[in-house]
Amino acid sequence: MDIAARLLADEGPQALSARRLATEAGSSTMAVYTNFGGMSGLVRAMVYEGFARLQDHFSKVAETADPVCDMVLLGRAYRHNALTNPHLYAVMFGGASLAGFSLSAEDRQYGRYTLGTVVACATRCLRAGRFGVGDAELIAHQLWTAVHGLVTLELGEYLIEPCDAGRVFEAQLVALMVGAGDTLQAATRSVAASRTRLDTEVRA
Amino acid sequence: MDIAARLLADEGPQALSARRLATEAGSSTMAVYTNFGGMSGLVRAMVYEGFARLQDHFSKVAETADPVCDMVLLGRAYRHNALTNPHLYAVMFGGASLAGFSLSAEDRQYGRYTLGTVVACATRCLRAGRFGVGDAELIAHQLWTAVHGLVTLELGEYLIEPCDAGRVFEAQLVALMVGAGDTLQAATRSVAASRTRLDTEVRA
DNA sequence: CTGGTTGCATAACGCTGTTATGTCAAACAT
DNA sequence: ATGTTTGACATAACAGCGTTATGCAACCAG
Repeated sequence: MDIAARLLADEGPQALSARRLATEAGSSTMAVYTNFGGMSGLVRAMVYEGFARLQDHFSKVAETADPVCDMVLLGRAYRHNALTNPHLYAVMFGGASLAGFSLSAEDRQYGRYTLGTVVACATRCLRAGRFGVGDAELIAHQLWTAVHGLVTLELGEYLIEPCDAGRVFEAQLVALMVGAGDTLQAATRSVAASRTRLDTEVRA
Repeated sequence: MDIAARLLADEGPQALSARRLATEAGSSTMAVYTNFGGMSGLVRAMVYEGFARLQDHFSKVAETADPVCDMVLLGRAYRHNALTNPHLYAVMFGGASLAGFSLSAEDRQYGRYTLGTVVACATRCLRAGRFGVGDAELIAHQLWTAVHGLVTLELGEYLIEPCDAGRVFEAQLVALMVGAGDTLQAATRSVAASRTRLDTEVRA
């Protein structure tokens, strides 16, 4: 698993082959089959590892008196996790289809479990009156899809000057909070406040 | 090209192999190299075809007196195009990495060219006073990344009940317009009005 | 000590993209 | 009209991929 993670992180998805893994581990390709039941099983294990790392990032975000600031920080943590493990993120969401392998329905369900943190935060935003009336789970999905899209295009190097990923991301954070019901002033303040928290809380 | 497009659409990315293509075309694999310089060239040609189809969808959206309604319709057209050509869309944005092939920087630039339609519409929304002060190109990028993320997760079957893709999409359209500066009432009206236009203008 | 089970090395099969070689036909020049 | 040259394509091979059948060797139970 460690070797597979290192190969994926250092050299990308195409380096994650049974033969390469066997050579690197000093064994034969059969080890992959006895331990993971094939490459699909190994990739599945990697994906689970990826969601665990995402959950780790989320768990670093504290609950403060400003739930919108917390929510924005969750978004920043999401992007930070993706940029820290770009190849792993690509595998998690099909950005790299390794040998036609695709996740099962329950694997996808497992991934969506990490959304629970976002749903909880959305609930707090609603209760604080910062978001307009709405479904916390629906709002969480809207934020997720939006940030996921930005991160995906950023990793694919589609976002370049003058609309680089960082600029679009900052503007999007404000727009998403306003779209959820917050005022422009309050959202701008919370987004700004979350900027420093990324270093102190998440990156720490 | 026609055979490649049909193979990709009917059987997905893994069916798009040089040998399969040669068998289907009644020739040898060398034809791929003389005509496209390899599989990379063929995939590149497919991607260009994909962006052309996206542009076709965009061109069907008329400019009306309600620019926000037009903008929402562009979003619907974008999603409609992706759902009509799911495998092609996956290849366009790296959702299916065929043999480690990746687009060049200028290929990505070509893809971004289709954003011009969205930028123009954003400019009209700004001039009409429906969007708050802002950069039309930046707004276009925000809308693009958001809709792209939703479509990507929808094609990956990550969006299931009760937050299915359709429901998240409708809510997101309103939120994005509000996030860009429109009022909730006006945005809701324009989103509702665009719903019927999808059938009459885009699907036609 | 013996019998069974488990883990992995070896080798092979079918698949992939790619390429060197050869052949043949079309196009061009004289 | 004829000789030449260029180009496209078929054939076959190479390296790599995931996967699997076979066999050996180590461990564990009785």
